[in-house]
Formats: sequence, C-alpha cells, structure tokens
Amino acid sequence: MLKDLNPPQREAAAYLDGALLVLAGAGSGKTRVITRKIAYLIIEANMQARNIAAVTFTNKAAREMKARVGKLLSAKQSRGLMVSTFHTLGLNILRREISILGYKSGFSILDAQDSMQLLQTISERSQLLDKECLQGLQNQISRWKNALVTPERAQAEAEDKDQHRDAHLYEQYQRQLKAYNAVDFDDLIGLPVFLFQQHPEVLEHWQKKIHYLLVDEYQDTNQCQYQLVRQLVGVRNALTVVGDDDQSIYAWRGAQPENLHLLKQDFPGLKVVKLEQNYRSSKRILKAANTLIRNNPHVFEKALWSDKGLGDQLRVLSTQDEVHEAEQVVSELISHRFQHQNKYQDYAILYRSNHQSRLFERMLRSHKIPYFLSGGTSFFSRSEIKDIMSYLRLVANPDDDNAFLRIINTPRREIGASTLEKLGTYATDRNISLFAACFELGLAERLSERALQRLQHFARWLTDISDRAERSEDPVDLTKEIIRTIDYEVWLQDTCDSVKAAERRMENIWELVEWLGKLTAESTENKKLADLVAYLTLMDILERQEENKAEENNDRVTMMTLHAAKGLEFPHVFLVGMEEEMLPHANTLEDEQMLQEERRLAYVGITRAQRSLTFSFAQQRKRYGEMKNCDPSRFLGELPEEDLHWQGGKQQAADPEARKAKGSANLAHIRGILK
DNA sequence: AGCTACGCATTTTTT
DNA sequence: ATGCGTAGCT
Repeated sequence: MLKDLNPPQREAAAYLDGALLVLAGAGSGKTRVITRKIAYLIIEANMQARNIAAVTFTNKAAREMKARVGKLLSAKQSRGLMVSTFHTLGLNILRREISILGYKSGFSILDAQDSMQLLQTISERSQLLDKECLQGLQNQISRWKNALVTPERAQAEAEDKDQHRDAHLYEQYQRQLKAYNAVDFDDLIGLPVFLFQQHPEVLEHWQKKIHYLLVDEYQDTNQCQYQLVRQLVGVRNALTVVGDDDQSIYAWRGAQPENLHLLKQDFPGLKVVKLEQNYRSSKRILKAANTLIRNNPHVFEKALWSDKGLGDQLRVLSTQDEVHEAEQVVSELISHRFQHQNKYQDYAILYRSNHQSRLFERMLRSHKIPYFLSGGTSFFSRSEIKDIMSYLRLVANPDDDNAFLRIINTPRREIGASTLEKLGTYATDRNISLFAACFELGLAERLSERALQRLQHFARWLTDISDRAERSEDPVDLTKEIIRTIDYEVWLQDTCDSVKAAERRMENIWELVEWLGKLTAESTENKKLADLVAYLTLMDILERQEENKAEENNDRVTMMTLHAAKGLEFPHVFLVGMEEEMLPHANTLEDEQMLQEERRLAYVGITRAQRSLTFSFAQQRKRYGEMKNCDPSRFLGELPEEDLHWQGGKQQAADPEARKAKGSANLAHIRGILK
C-alpha cells in the first residue's frame, strides 16, 4: 500500500504513535500522503472509515481528497469517511447539537453579505454609517470570533471609545443573530468550540466518533480552528497535520502560522516529518525558491530538492512601462508556445493584485488568445441566487428576518417601507420575528387593512410551504413550486435590462435547483430542506461548474492572483509586476512580518512553475493616474544571480542599502525644495 | 437594447 | 486617472 511512497512520505503515512506534523514543501506530495494515510488507517490499522475525519480549508481541496481516497478504497471501505472543510465539519456538529445553545433546528447561515447588511441596520441606530468603518467593524468582529472573544469579554477589554463602541455593536449583532435563529460563517467554527467547552459530555461524544483527525494546510488555521482541533483530538493524540510555514499567505485574515510551532508545546511527543523532495519543478526553479525563502527566519529549516533536470535559466523581463510589460509577456508567451508546440493551458500569468489582470486581458484578447480569469463575482452573490436562497432560508427558518426583508417585496407584493417599518417596530417591541408579528392581533391597529391582508397572505403562504418542508416533502419540487408561485421568471423579465440578461439569470436559478437535486441524491440522511440549504450555502457552485465544463474549450492561458494560485502548478509561469510596492505591496514595506508574508507570496509564485519561469517588471507605471518610476522588486535581488537571464537591460534590483540611500536622497531633495 | 451618470476601488479571500 | 458595474432613463 505504501510501496510507491518515498521514505519520508511512507514514514508520515504509517506513523500512528502520536501526533504528527508533516512539513510538506511545495509539490512534495502532501495530498498523496494524506490520502494514503487514510487508506492505510482503514486497510492496515483496521480503522472504520466513519471514525476518520479529514479537514481542509476549501471545498475544492475536500473534493479532490475525496476523489483520490475513492480511488484507493472500495465504496464499502470508504463509507462514512468524513472529508470536509472546517466550516462543514462545524455545521455537522451544530446540526446535531445547536439546541443546547438555545437555537432552534433549521437555523440559517448568513454569508458575509448578509452579515454586512445586518451590521448596517444595527449601526444605523448608532450613527456609524461610514462604509469603511463598517467593513472595519465586520473584520473586527470576525477577528474577535476567531480569537474566541465573546461580546462580554470584548467590552471588558475595550481600551478606548472606539473599541467600546465596536464591542457594543458586536453584542447587538450577536443578539440579533440569535433572534434570527441564525449564525454566521465564523460561528460555524466558534459555536462548536464554546459548546464543547461548556458541555464536556457533548465533546466526548464527538471524540468517540472521530478516532483519527487529519488537517490539511495547517498553517492557515486560526486560533478558533486550532482550538476545535485540540478539543476533538483530546488525549488520544491521533492527529496528523500537514502544512508548510513557507506557504503561509493568509495571516491578514487571521491565519496563525505559529500554530505549526505551537503543536510542539501542545503535543509534547510531537513527531515531525519533512517532505523535501519536490516532484514538480526543475532544479533551477527550486534553487531560486530556496534561496529566496532563506531570507525569512525559520523555526523548521527545510530545503526543497528535485531529481529533475536543471532546466532553463529564469528570465527577467525589464520593460518600459506596464503596457509594454503586458505586450512583451504576451508576445513571449506566443513565441514560446509556438517554439515548443505547447498548449495555452500550459501557461499561467500570476500577479499580486487583481487589477493587474486588466492589461494582460486586453492584450490576450487582442491576440485572440483564450484565457481563464480566476476571481469574479461568486455564484452566491448574484442577486437572483440570493433571492431564491432567501426564500429557501425563510422556508427553513421563518424567523430569519434578514431573509424576510430581502424578499418580502421581491417580487413586488406592494408591501412598502412604511408597512415594514411599522411591522418592524411591532416585532422589536415584542421581541418576536417579523414573520411571527404578521399574525399578531395587535398589528391590526397599526396597519391599514390592505397592508395587513398582504402581509398575512404572504405569511400564510410561507407557513404552508414551511410546514410541507418540515414534513420532508421533496425539496426540489417545493423549490420549483416557490419559483412558480412568486412568478420569479416574469419578475426577472420585467426588471432585467434585456431578455438575454433575464434568461441568463433564470438559467442560474435552474442551476441552483439542479444542485439542490444533486445534494438531495448525494446525502443519505439529511434530506430536509433546512439541511440542504445550509450545505448549499457553504458550497462553491461556480467553481464546480468550471470543473464540469470539461467539454468546453479548456485550452486557455490562466490568469490569477498569487493567492489563488496556491496549490496549483503550471508548466510555464509568468510572474508579473515584480516591483517594489507591487510585490512587496506598498502597504507592507514598514512591517517586517508583512514583508515576510510578501516574500512567501513570491515563493508560492515561483514554486508553481514546473519547467520555465519568467519574471517581468515595468520601469514606470501609472498609479492613480500618475506615471511613477518603479524599482525592481527586492525579491529579484534575492535570487541567485547566475540563474537569472535579464532581458531588456538589467537594473539594479532593489537592495535594502540602495533603497535607504535613495530614500534619504529624496528626503534631502524635498527638504531642499521646502527651504 | 443602448445610453448616461454615478459610485466604487486600486492588497490578498474562503466559508 | 481609469475602467468597471449598476441604476435609471429613453
């Protein structure tokens, strides 16, 4: 079973004597180790699949892992195996246990947009309307939740007025969520942790269920996720985590790469296995990656090696400005493809930030080169999908005021703002949901007969659908009935710009219904609408669509951010915009920690390449409408010079001393002018 | 269906 | 400054 693994891989897969940390360098076969280990646990160690859980960060990773385990095991052997994202694992725990925390079954999950909306309503009362502030507040709340800080503690620990205000809003936000019988994405992980803390007997149940836990991309875990891992593992120490501190690029959203090092303290007998053989890149590419990352401090030293050939020199394209950069990169790509008889899909253009894609897109389009652009509006943020999802959420959980407000007048039911305001006041006064308030006798005094009729008509209809969903009537049929009853298609045609747009939106909706059906068929036990809606909320339908579109033209150049490229590989990579203030990004120059993350970002980019790697930078670039001179990135200067081939003139790659000198020269110059 | 005006963002993003 | 998406109008 483990024969075709290399020695460290084999050691990692077979090690069962305690907690294990696998330091898996880029391209070293970490998924292979995890999947083999799962198979090993089942076949060799006689473990039941249903007692093994593997946790990832993205749906995509979970899917890939499932597929690869599926190839190693029979359907019978892998039955009940839990491979999921952290959030889905949390959801599964909450589905069973949330009543202890005072929520009702069928709770809603609010996505980032919904939660922002809620924060907006809450903060309107306290006159905090600034958009940037609001985003900041959402981040702050997320940080608090990730650090397991309750609203009470946030208030107790607040040091200034702003923090007090934020903590207060956090408390209101949390109270409102509870009133909606809703949780947000962070709660999916945070609530299980609180629950386990307060109810050891529940934790014990889950510890008995999960005999072995495997965690992928461990460097991306935040405090809350780490806590959940520790709780589930308990004293059993049956844990394997796989990660790479050099590929930690998500500190800015709460990931704590130090969780890797903390394992050493928390699991005293921790075994560490390093996977350093790389199966992806040429020697020269790996040497560059190793040389660059050596500029970061390390707790665990690690150097990738390969038995592949030396490979071509790494090219550095120096160009006049950003337009020339795009031009030259694209023409290099074209001639390279022609010379080597490659496909477009062998090439990727990687960049630090999204807006950099624009010029490359334009250039590729003008050359009629097909491309794939990663990023864009997600399936779930499309308004038509949000509408229908809100209907489903409301059916599953009529107390979800967030969903209620979204669709009460979509399509038009002639229920206006003033009616809703009165309904809202009435509901708030009595501490009940908007839906529940519709049936209150006292409401008649406040509303006109017509308004009341309309509200109650809607509420009665909702009650009927809701009851039928509760009685497990087929979710797909119910959803179709909803769409039909509300005349959504007609409404789309009325409100959309063009017939085409309406059709497109309707197609999206049928896509959603299709997925609902697939989910119904997939799951063996949870066929209630409420469950399906919860799982649907956590799904990445759009990406699955992309994967399924295999029949369409897949031979395209890939363009994506460095963040999005993690975990992927391409024969030929262009790493563009290699300039100071782009990579490393301008906002990171002052902070050593952030600079190190930028370096890791460059490292991730370099290690995506299998056969060839080309850097490019512009000597001048338009920023905020103004032409600015640019220095080549310091990271270029940190690469082994003998492996670089400069094209278009070699500039001094920025080195710290030169930059400092230049900086103070500028400063002196400015001072001179001022005088 | 197409036009204009306006807002919005120029750091990364998953669930 | 720039370009993109959207809302509202014709």
